[in-house]
Amino acid sequence: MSTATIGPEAPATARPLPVLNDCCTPTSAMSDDDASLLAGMFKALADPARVKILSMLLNADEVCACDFSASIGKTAATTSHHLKLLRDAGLITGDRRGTWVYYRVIPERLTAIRDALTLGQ
Amino acid sequence: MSTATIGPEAPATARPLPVLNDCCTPTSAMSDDDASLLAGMFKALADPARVKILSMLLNADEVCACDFSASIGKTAATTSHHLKLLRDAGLITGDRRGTWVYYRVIPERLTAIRDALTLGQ
DNA sequence: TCAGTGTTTAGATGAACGTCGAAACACGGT
DNA sequence: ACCGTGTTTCGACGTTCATCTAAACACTGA
Repeated sequence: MSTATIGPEAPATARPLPVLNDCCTPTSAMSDDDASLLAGMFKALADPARVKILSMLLNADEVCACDFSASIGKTAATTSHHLKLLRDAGLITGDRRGTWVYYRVIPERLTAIRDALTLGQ
Repeated sequence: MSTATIGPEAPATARPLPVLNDCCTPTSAMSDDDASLLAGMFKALADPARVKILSMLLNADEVCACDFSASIGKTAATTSHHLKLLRDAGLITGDRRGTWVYYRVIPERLTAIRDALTLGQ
C-alpha cells in the first residue's frame, strides 16, 4: 500500500483549515484513497461466511471450492459469490486444475490489513 | 468383501461425513459464533469514514469528537452514527468530560482482529 | 459426440446500510 | 433559569448487500 502520509487532498477552495475548537490538538486522518482501499478489504471480510472461508484457508494452505459450500452451509451459487468478493478484494486467489478449483490466501494482503490495525505504526 | 480383486473401486474407509468429493482432504471452518463475532468487527471497519476515524485514533491516543466531523467530511450526525457503530463493535470507547467527548481505541480488540488474520496461528 | 458433475453468472427480492435535516439531549456560562 | 454550543437520536430516502433459483459455462469420461 502507498505510504499513508497525513494530509488531505487540499480542498484549496476557501479556508485552509475549518473552524477549530480549543478542545484538543487537531489530528488528521489518512487519505481518501487509503481509507477506501482498507475499507474495501474490511468489507470483504464483513460476513460470517467469508470469515469462515478465510479461516479454512488459513488452516490449510489450499482448499477445493467444493469444500466451502458444506462447511459454511450455503448453496454453491452463494458460496461462489462470496469467493468472488474475496478474490476481487485481492485477499485470495484460485486456480482451476481440471474439474476442481483450488483456493489459497494471498498472505501479503492480510499483512497489509494487520499493519493498518497496528498501534503507533 | 475385502477379498475382491484389486481395482479402481473406492477405499472402504468408513466416513460419517456428508457427501464428500475426492478432490482434497476436508477442512473445517471456525464456529458460527466466532465467525459472526469477527465479521461484526470487520463490518464495523467496512467504511472509509470509520477507517479514517480509527486511523486518527491510532495516531493520537485520544481525539475529541468535534475533530472527526471535519476530517472525514461528514455532518456531525453522520459522524456520531459512525462513532456509535465503532463503539458497539467494541473497537473504541468515549467518555464525556464536560462539553466534549473524547474517544480512544481499545487495543485488545484490535489485537483480536490481527490474531484472527495471522497465518498458521 | 454426448451425458454427468463441478463451478460461475444472471436476475429477482427482501434486509441492511450511509446519509442527511430536524429535533432532542448534555453541559457551561451568564 | 435561560441561552448557546457540542453531541446524539429520530425519521426518511436511495443505495448496496446476501440469498436464492435458474441458466450458462468448464471439464471429464465413455
